[in-house]
Formats: sequence, structure tokens, C-alpha cells
Amino acid sequence: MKFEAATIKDIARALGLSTSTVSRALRDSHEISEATKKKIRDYAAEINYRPNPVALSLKEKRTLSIGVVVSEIANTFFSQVINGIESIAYKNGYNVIITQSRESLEREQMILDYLTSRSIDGLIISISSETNDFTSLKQLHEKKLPIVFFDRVVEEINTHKVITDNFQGVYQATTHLIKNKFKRIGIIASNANLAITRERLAGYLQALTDNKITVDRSLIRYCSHGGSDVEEVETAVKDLLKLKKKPDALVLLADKITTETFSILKREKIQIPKDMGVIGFNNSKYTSLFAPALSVIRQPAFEMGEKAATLLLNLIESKRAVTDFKLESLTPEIIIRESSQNNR
Amino acid sequence: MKFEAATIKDIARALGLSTSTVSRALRDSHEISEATKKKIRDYAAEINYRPNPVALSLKEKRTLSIGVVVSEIANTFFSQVINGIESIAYKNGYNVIITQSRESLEREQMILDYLTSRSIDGLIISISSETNDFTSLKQLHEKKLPIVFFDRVVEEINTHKVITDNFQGVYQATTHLIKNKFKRIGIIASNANLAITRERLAGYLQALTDNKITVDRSLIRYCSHGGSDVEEVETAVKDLLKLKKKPDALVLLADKITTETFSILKREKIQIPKDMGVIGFNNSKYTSLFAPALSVIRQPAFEMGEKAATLLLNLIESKRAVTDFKLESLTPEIIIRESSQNNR
DNA sequence: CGCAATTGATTTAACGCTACTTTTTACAAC
DNA sequence: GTTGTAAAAAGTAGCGTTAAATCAATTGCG
Repeated sequence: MKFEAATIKDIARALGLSTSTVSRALRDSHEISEATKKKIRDYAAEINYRPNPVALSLKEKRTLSIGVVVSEIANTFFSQVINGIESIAYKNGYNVIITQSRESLEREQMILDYLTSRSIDGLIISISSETNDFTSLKQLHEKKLPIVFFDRVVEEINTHKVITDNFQGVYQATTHLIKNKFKRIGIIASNANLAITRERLAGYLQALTDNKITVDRSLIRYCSHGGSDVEEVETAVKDLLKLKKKPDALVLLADKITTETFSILKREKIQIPKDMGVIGFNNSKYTSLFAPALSVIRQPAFEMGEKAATLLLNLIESKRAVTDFKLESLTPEIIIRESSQNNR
Repeated sequence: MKFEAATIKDIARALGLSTSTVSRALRDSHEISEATKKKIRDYAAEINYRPNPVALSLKEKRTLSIGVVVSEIANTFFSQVINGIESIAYKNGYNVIITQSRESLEREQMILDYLTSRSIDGLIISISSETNDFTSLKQLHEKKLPIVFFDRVVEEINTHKVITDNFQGVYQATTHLIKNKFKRIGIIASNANLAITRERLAGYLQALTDNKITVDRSLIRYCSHGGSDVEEVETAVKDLLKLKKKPDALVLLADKITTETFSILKREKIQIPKDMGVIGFNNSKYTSLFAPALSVIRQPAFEMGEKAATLLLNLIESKRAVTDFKLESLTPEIIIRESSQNNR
């Protein structure tokens, strides 16, 4: 089954003109008489002619589409970012091809291969938590494919990046816990490879140091799949609960880790915030409906998407090579609710 | 900025062969000697040659991409469906172009126009709640664009459709409330235009009738934007609460209506389920963390996506016109939690 | 040995479009 | 009537690919 559209040739044949005349009339060239233009335009409108974008792409060597790679669409944070990307892209006549790495390096490689073979004009990507080998991304970058990173960026590759101020977000969240009299603050981080993990962790460490609390390494746990593997979160939480000197609060450094931990704590009948204060990254608005309502570090996801898309379109449409790359750092929102307020 | 890929011509030039020889060698034609094939294949691998999909599309008149229209990506239900679609599409070498109507007929028209002008091979769509005019969809259908509807289907258009058994889902949910001694069960529905609204409503009415409860039309409210407009939900809920004979339970017929209503009831300090039993459609797994945990009608979203994509690919790849269209009705899952269990 | 069949490769055309080049037409000037 | 010039339209090539037609060289066999 196929459905055929009208071409410039149909118009030319119908009006007894050449295809090039039609083409130029439709692009309003001055070399075509008004009378002919009108005739052509009228007929084109009548048969609802649309230029074939594929032919155009072939000719102009651009596809007007951009690729987006996230770990998981169903993750609220990412779907909000995509929303932002989409809004800018469509406004500029680009379409968006969305793919998911599902936190797998292998899948990510496949996708990159696939996307670039599909000749996208540019790429917006948040790398998978597993990714520690950047050769294929580097190759694409060297081949001059415009790339913008967001959230999980690759520091070694020099291009535009859009991130949240991860350090500040976690610094403030941790400080907030300290102000609320929590004494032993544990932390569950995502994969240690990721730059954002390091930044977030640094915020935590700095907050402790600034408040003269000695850092206890046993309170720091990692989930190498960013929480997408339920068991790794379970292990992390249970390990922390088994400690002789248990934490009395937790900072959670990724969306999935946050909700998963919250769920586990409830299942284990741990009182929040009485026995365990909780604050973590999460972008779902549903967290306000949790019991207790969950305090969160919220990333300006939609805005990130808009920024990333805008930067990418700049790269794509820039005439000469861009060398001045931006690192946009957006301010996260710390939303304090019940789960982190110690009322002992 | 642009990045150039190797073409068949580069290979031909480098090896002193003609482009067609290269083309056929790469497609493993028997008319090319093994020696030449090997030489060509080796060189192609060396320079990492990929056929240009745009050129292929132009030649073969297909783009290997399918369009998806949903009202909102960030809605869990839809992102799960997209996940399902994506998994099938990629497995078959298709890519997915995702767009959002944001419940606006106008935007939907624009998108359809856009998508088809971008020459997609097929379309998977859940129409916007506003859509009551199907002419443009009908036109596409008549032009033989393969279309599969899911969730919010258009009954008048004869093509494959994938839905949840809406009637059963609501029938069971309502019956469950009745069994739990709720006496006056109100309902907040989405736009009355939508077929799913009618089906869901029918399930509710049937459950009441089967249990010999007289239907009170004042307990039925509609949200014409499917809950995406917060105020319409607020109005609906408050109107119900203002009734002399208030409902003591609510059935909520759309994801956003469910969470919005839940949120409003909490804000109004209505005790759930004591003063108001609640059950509604929702696909987020976060509902289990709500207080009280929310009873939901869960649609098999991922599976819907897979089904829809499979049916679409069948249509696209079918040699002759398909006339036998399927209506796949998937069974929803009723998850009973605290919010609907009356323990008075 | 000579011709047909086979093998292996090249040329051509086409997908839909547009930029570049060329031809045709119309009309004014001489 | 010829020439010049501008305007208007037509023709051509090329983006990367492949199917079909064509061509050249080798092989087989009477």
C-alpha cells in the first residue's frame, strides 16, 4: 500500500510547461511572468501540491530532522526535555527522531549508528549510564555532526552542553537536611562514571564539609544503572539500613533511584521523615501526592530541552564552523515538602 | 556545518569501477565476481560506507519512518505506548517520528499536514480530545496512507484499531465500588465526542443498572479537554461536591482527570476513601505511592504500542490492499488499592 | 575454429527537485 | 529587414541509489 502525492512534473504536464518553470514559479522567481506564476500557483493549490521533502533532502543534503537519544522516554524528566526540544524543533520546521538507549552502551552504539546512517542534521543526547567509551561520539563529532549534550554530558567532547547546576542542587538539598537536624546523611548516586554523578556528589561533600560534618564513605552508594535496575537500588538501600550506624536521611541522585528508594522505605515500614529524611531528584509532579509528600530537586527539564534544541539549531544553521561552545547551567528548583522536614 | 558521508561513487572511483557494479556487489548480486565483490566489500567496510537513506527513499518511494501522534508525550500512558511502538519499529528498521497534539484540533491538523508532507510511510494516532472533524484523516485514509488508531479511535474510518476494553474496565471498577458499599457513585469523563468516553460511560451505566441503582445524571460530569485543562477538572469536582446529594465515590475516566481529582480532593481535605472512594484510569506506577494508595484501571500501554506498530507495519508492507481490518481490544488491569476500599 | 551462451561489468534512466545554462520569443532601434 | 537586447521559458545536470538495458570478454561445444 502506498499513497502518491502530486509532483512538479504533474503540474508541468497539466499546464504544458517545463518542470523548471514550475519550480521557479513556485519559489517566486522574478524570471517568470506574473501570469504564468498565477496559473501555476492556482493549479498547485488546486491539486494540493507539496514539495517532496525527500527529494529536497537529497538535493540540499539536509534532512531537517534531528536525532534525540535519551535513556528512557517514560521517565518524566526526559519526556519533559523532549517536549522542550520538540517545541523548538517544530517551530523551525525540523522534526525530531526520538530513540532510547535504555541505559545500555550497546544499544546506544546501535542507535548512534542507525541515526547517523539516517542522515540526521544534528544530535541531542544524554548518554546512557553505562557509557564510558566515547569513541563513536568522538568520531561523529570529528566528522562535524552537530551535537549538543544535555544532562549526562561528555566532558571530553568540545561542543554545546546544557546541564542543571547539579552541584548547587545537591548542595542546597544536603544543607537543607542538615538544617533540619539530620545528622547522618546517606547518599545513593547513579553510575560513578557520569560527570553529573561526580558533580552531585561534590555538592553533597561540600555541604557536609561546610557544616563541619565528617564524611563517612560507608554512607555513599552507587547504582551503576542509574536505578533502572530495581535490584541495585534495593541492595543500596538495604545495605545502608544494615549499617551499625545507619543514616537518618538520604539524598537520592537520580529520578528512578528516588522513587524506588521511597517505595522500598515505605515497604520496609520506615517512617519518613521521622526515621529517615528523604530528598532526591525527581521531575514528576506526582511526588506531591505521595505520603508523605516528597521533597525533590527538580530540574528545569522543558527549558533544558528548549535550550538544547536552540543551541543545536544554531550549530546546524551556522555558516562557518563554531568554535565557541557554551555550557548552559540551569538552576534547579528545590521543592521542600514533608519528607525532609524533621519535626522531632 | 555539515558532515559528509562516503558514497558509492567514492568507492567506484577509488577502485576504478562503475557505481552500479559497486551497488550490485554490495547487494550481493550473483552477476558480480567474488573477487570484485570482496574488493568492494572490504573497501566499503574500510571507509565505513553506509547507503544514503535519503537517496534510497527517493528511489523506493518509502521513508522507513512512521508518524505517531499523541496528545502529550509526558503522559505516562502515551510514553509507554510509544515505547511499545518504538520497540517494534526499530526491530523492523523503521524510525518513529513523534508528535504531540496537546489536545488541540488545530495543532493536530497542522501535524497531520506536516507529517504527511514529510512523506511518512504510515501513521499511528490517538486523536485529540477536541477532534470532532475527521475530514483530513479521512482524506489521508482515502489516499491510502496506512493508518492505525489506538486508544482514541475514529469509528467512522475503517482501518486497524487497538483499544483497551473500556467498557469492561469501567464496568468492573464501578462494580467494585458498589461491592464496597459505595452508594452514590459519580463519574468524571473526558470529552463526550470521544468513542472511548462513550464506551467507558456505558460500562458505568451498565454496572449501575445491573446492580439496580438508578442513574443520577447530575453525578456525570465531562472535561472536554480530557483533564489537560486543570480548571475544567476543578469545576467538575467542585460541582459534584456542591450537590445536595453528593457522591460518596468517583470513577475517573482519564489519566489526568484521575490525578487532578485526587489532588483536588486532598487539597479540600476530603477523606479518601472514607468520605469519597476513588478509582480511575492511570498508568503511572507512582499511584501506588500516593496516600492513600490509589486504585486504578491500568491499560496495557506497552502492549498497545506493540500491537499498533505491528498492525501498521503489516499494512505498510502488505502487497495488496488490506480490507480485513482488526479491532484489537486489550484487557485492562484493575488494581485495587486503598482509595476505593470502604471500611466504614 | 567459430559462434552462441555465459559471465562480468558499464551505461542509461529514473526517483523529485532546483541551480545553472541555453534557447526561444518579443519588441525596439537602426 | 536586420540586429540587439531583455524577458520568458525550456533544457540539462546532478544530489545517491538501483533496475534495466547494453556491451565486452571469456568459455563451451559442435
